[in-house]
Amino acid sequence: MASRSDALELAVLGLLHEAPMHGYELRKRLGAALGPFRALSYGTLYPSLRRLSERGWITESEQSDDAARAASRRARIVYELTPAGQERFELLVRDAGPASWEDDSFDVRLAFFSRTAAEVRIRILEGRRARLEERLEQVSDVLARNRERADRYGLELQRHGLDSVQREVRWLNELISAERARPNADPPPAPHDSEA
Amino acid sequence: MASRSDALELAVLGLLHEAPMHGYELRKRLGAALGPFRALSYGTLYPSLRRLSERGWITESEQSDDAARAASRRARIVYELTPAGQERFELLVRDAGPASWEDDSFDVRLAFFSRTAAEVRIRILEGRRARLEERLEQVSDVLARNRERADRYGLELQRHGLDSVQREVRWLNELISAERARPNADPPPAPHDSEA
DNA sequence: TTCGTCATGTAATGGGTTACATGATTAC
DNA sequence: GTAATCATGTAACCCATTACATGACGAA
Repeated sequence: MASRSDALELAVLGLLHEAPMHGYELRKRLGAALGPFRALSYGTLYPSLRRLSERGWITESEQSDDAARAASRRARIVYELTPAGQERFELLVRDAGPASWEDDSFDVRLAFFSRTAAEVRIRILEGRRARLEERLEQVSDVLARNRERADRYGLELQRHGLDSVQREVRWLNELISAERARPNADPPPAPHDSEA
Repeated sequence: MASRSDALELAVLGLLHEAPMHGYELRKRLGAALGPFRALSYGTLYPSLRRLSERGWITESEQSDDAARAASRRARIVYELTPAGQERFELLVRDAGPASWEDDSFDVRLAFFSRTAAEVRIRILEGRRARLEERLEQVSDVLARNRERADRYGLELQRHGLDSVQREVRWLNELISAERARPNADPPPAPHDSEA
């Protein structure tokens, strides 16, 4: 349903799947992965972490043992994936439903493609491509109907929009070809050090 | 502040500046101008029209006179710009503040460039370009720092993002050159038929 | 007669942004 | 000493999406 918050959930779970982390760093990594613009605020991140914790997918533990404290600046809250959280992540990453190729989630899904099964990768890429081609069709319809009405700037705007979508389609084609070229490359879950 | 709703306000005022309209058509025109995807819902549009009406910028009048009713399907509510609303639109369209070149508003501003003064047009285009160049810098920073960590898909994602931004910068360069080439072309307000 | 489009709304829900509040540590 | 960065949160406000509710008209 709420695909924007689903995407955030996946992103957080995915990053914690690599290593335990505290909130501040989580936010930086999120920014680095999805583009530094579109940074989410703490007002979004912390409540979201709280929710994940309530559902039992992550644990919050105050980093207070000596070794850590010696090197650290301040008591930080380290979030760690629980086994249930790992399962949840693997469930999310296995899904290739329509939501996965919408604007809100596609980037995040791609960012975790290394942890995604090969067939799922292809289905998502193809779903995304189909979605964009649908868009292309709609835009040309509108363009055809508005030919007289539109002014110079409106046309320019739509031309550029069309162009961007076409380029994304071509980019997807390349990614899909690359996937097909090596249908193997289905890496193991790569669990982090502390098992259990 | 709320740049997304500011953009909606400008768009509605701008369309009504061309001709009085009812809600349903307003929505279609909005979709046609800004891309058929990103259509806004009635749950957004109607409350927004209500707000504009409360502030005295538009009037709602039930289309119920005979001539209209004969041709029409059902009593529709036609929204019309008030003189205060015209002033408001002209005020908004004169503004070239930082908000005008953010993602949320830039498209809408461009869509009404025909009603925008030539200097304002150039300032907005240049502001937008500067904004994107800032982005470019941030992305390359991140890219430089993540060179080892990133996997194939993350890199691909960022490459494509970078590429899109660079293309938009080039597109803006063309628009700016075109503006400079004919610094005249500052059309009159073009008021609609009924001169209140 | 049934489906698609025209047409107008309301209510609930969710959640994102912004501003606020606090304070430690590091680099200049 | 002071500015920037590290670090964690809360509260209020706004508003967008979604689902719901209703109904007329035109075409197949």
